[in-house]
Amino acid sequence: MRKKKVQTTLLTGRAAQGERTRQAILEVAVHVASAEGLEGLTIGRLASKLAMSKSGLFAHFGSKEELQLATIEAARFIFIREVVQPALKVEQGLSRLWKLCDIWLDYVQREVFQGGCFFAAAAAEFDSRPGVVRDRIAEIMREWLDGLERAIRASQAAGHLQSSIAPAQLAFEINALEMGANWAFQLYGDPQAFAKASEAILQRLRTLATRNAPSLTPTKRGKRRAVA
Amino acid sequence: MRKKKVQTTLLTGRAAQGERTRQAILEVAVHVASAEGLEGLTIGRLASKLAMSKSGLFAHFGSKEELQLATIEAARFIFIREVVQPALKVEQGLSRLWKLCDIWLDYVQREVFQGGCFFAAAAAEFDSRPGVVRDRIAEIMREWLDGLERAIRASQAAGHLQSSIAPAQLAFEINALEMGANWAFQLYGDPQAFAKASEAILQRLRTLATRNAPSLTPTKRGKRRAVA
DNA sequence: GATTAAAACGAACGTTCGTGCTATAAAGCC
DNA sequence: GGCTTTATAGCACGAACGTTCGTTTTAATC
Repeated sequence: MRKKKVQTTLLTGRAAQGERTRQAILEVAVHVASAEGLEGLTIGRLASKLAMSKSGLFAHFGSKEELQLATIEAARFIFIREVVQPALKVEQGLSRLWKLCDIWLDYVQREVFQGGCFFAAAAAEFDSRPGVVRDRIAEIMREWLDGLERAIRASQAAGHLQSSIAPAQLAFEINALEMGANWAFQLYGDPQAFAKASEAILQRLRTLATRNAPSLTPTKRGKRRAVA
Repeated sequence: MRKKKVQTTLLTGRAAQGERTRQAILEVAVHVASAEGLEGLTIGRLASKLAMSKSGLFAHFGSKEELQLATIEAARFIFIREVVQPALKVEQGLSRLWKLCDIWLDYVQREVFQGGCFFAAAAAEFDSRPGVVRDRIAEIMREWLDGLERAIRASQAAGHLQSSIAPAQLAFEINALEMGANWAFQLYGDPQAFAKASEAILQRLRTLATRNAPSLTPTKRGKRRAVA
């Protein structure tokens, strides 16, 4: 309840203590949630992991649902920083589309989140649990799919990709292959999953590419991970 | 604890009451678990849904973990009946491989389980939670992937599919596209997800097919579902 | 119909969950 | 330095969790 006021001291511009604590909480929350789920993210365990009291932590959010929503926003922020923004540095067209795919795989492999893709986990957890949390997750995943579609359309406009393929169809396929890699890596710890997804996506893009498309180069992938 | 005795009366051959109740419990459990997760499957709610006492239900399993394992086995049984066995009726080779894919999509669309593919949900939930439950889920999913690989190899042996494609690679791709359809359907209630996955898989199979491969025909898909 | 084993119940245990309420400590401002 | 706001802690709550136990009901066998 009760709206949060802006948490900065106007004169100094420094973030107030409360805001810093809040950020520290969310940084931990994001990792816990990606591994144990947004519901498994309990206030008590989160508090003890941060060496603070349940009620002290709770006061920052007012309800568990608000904590979940804040955690989702924090995860979205990280995702944009780690995946979307780097891809925007590449020139528009097929290169950028491929960069989006490649860096997404890297984002899972690098374990930006402890439990793999935060949103894949959250979507699976909440997909049959109506409410604002589910809605927000769906919205963010739609942002991502729309971004893929936009990159595909741009590639077609640039004459790199055949126009015969429907952008929504290709976006679906790319997303599915990526999530498949995430799934295989999480369940089996198989690092080859990334190579398989990479190969499949590249194969598909090359089939659809035109003569004047830029060449696409896969990243070397080799990092191991123990089967948990 | 303590091994379950065989639950049939020797003379009559009828199943004892206990076994029938157990089956009734698992039938409900399987649907609850696919929608709300194996952890969200609580003994109290399950009992009240079956109009019986917590302790009465609990006695059939001895622990929550045993209940989860039993639920997984029940789901596996249903999956085999609904997906694997029907596909085995089709002649070996590419037709059977495609049948496996097609009927899997149908299995999700028909909502054999309330929350979509039981094992996709279970894998996502337990992928970072070590233990026997996780191990069993991984085992069953490996069974499925191995089955796909076997069908692919058989298609190659029958001369329907090019040998240039690695079976594990193609199995990965098919599985990813299927799980992508499940994901999109669960999160957005989008029935087009099945058509997209179907198109993608067919496109891939046709590209890899040889001249003497049988022709593949997709199933009409149209069933609607409300966005939750 | 009596005997006996299986199955289900009801109540309670100890935990943990999310969420309040109240008091205290710290920080920011005049 | 005193005052006000903000941040955190402490404590308690009701509910739900998995689990145990002793009793009662139900059903199969003689």
